[in-house]
Amino acid sequence: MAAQQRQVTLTEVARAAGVSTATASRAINGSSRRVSEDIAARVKRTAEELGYLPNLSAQTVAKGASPTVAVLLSDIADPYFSAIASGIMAGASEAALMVTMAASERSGARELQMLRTFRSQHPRAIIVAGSRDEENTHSPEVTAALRAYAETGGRVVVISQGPSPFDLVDIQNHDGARKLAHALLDRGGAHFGVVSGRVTLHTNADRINGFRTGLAERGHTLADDAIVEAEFTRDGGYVGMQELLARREDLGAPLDTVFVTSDMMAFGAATAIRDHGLSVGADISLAGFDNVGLTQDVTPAMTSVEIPLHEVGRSAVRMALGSGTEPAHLAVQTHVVLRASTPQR
Amino acid sequence: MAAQQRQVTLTEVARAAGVSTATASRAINGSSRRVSEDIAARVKRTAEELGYLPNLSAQTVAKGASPTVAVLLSDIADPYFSAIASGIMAGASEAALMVTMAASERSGARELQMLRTFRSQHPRAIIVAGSRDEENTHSPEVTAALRAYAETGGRVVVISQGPSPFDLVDIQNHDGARKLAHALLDRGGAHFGVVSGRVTLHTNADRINGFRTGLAERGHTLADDAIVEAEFTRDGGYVGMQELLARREDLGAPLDTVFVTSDMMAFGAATAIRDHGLSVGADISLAGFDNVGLTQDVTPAMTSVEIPLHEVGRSAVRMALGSGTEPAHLAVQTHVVLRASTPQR
DNA sequence: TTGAAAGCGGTACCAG
DNA sequence: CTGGTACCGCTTTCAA
Repeated sequence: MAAQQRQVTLTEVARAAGVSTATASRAINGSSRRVSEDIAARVKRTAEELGYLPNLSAQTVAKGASPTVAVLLSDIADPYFSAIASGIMAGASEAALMVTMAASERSGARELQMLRTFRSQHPRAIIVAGSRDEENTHSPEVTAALRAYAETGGRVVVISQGPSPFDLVDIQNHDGARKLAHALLDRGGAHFGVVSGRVTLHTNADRINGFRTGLAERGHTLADDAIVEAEFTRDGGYVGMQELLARREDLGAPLDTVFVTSDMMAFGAATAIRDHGLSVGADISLAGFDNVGLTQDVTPAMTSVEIPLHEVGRSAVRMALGSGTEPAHLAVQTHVVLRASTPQR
Repeated sequence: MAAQQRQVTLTEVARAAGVSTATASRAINGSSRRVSEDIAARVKRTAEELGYLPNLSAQTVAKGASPTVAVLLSDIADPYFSAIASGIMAGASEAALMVTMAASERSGARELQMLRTFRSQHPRAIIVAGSRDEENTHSPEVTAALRAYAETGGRVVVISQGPSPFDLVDIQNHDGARKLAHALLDRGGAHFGVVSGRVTLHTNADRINGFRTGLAERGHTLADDAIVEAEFTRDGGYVGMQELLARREDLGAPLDTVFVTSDMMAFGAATAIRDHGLSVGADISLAGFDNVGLTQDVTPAMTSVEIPLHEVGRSAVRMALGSGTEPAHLAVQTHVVLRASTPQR
């Protein structure tokens, strides 16, 4: 094994090029570039030859901030978050920023812990995308940590959180669900049901309310007992749909169209419908939300509401870099994608 | 907006607690903990009161290495990678490490660029998970960069790359495909086809060869013209399957079972089969690889080969922390999961 | 334009 | 066990 070689430092480059470290610094990472062409060239060349690589930590400690954006989300394995993460990484790459990422796994304690670690890093911005799954807008502790960070000059961008004291990328869940209701009515839906993740989550509440609003605008109503709450997971969707079907049968109430508040849940729900001996589409129209990639590959293809998740991520980074003194606010529009799971009836 | 407050520093804590920075450092981030109970407690308390947060960059520059693992993958939006990433983040969290992540988007130039950035960070380890999609094991430049990093004391862990001069988490693609062939033969498959991503990719080559080996072990063969190459994406699967179906029909050759070398492609392939007027399962048995979560939610549920991706990620981190001087090597077993897309025939 | 030198926030060796 | 201090690698006044 090769001897533990040390990294080449700026000082070494400077000496090799016969200039001061100050000049070398200006030549290589030049801010107020005031170095003569030839010297700059020479320094860069020697840096290249020696294989010099700037020490980011040293730069950070000297400058006070790291060329980094920190991302907190609840679960990167969830396609919803991985799509956002993908956009964030793209945006960061465009802005020559690094990305530090951590998953809270839906644990508040962990979330707080990661936030502390993030703060220790002095990133340019902290992007929080995990809150769709959290009970509260933010726990007071989290808000406090975020605020403390903001007060030391950091930028906080929150994705999908309704009103926020921080920069906000606001996904139009309410409006999307509202438009979905209209579309489903247009397709002949008459007896609606909803399977939702916990309604204490803003996202779910917004989607349900939007859906209800959309129905109401056309003179339809959504019975309270036609809304089933379950876990915000694929399995939750399965269980929730079972429950909904059972309830409707017990009441002898008709049911032809079900809105499930997320695609992941909807996939589970579709399976539940089949296991119940019914057909998705023919018997029960089924629509999800998020328009995850596979909505078009399941059978029947699933109607959903598209959120431009990748763009959401990129926008978040751009906001993080914005210079506005006021917290910015960006409304991200959603739109309905009709597919075979909600045929004309 | 609150005035730009500065972060509390160790020096301030030390002064407030009436001790030297040396002692404060030992008390708070104690390495060779040799501080009296009471003083340590006092220091910690004042740190708490002042809201002190260590400056990670300063620690890094002083110590020479950052408590970080850097992850390079090709596309976090791909469930394959996001599952690995999830495991990595879990492993990192367990080891109190941060995670820096970047996506190469399958661009060699970008990959090299991100590697440079990673090296600038002095992370404890670099984990490369993107290579399944790269043409070569590694481009010489990438290997050189990795080697240079390793020579400065860094640890490199490669996921799924066949022989490697670095630590390796070796996913048993060949063996998995081989076992899949056996399973499909047991289900009565007789006329096989394969839709694959580019065979210049190790992963695809291994899977095809494994499949062929499995068939051969039972006296079956796989015709060369029964293998179609396409893009390693969902759409590639669609196109590839179209091509395969067309070819077989042109030749008047029978086809009852198709192995697609990834689930993503298989989802596209399933749609192609349907668009061709055939039924997945009844007419054509279809199997994928990776056992992505949704394999069980599509209809019919898709037979696949499971890779314990989350564990792969965690293992990668553990290897990264390993102290062995020799490059370590971990074989990760895969196993067949039979579902409705490959019924008994 | 270039160089000297004072930090940036911590760590760790060396005395005491 | 504690404090003094050199130093980690780089940036940035301040002079020259």
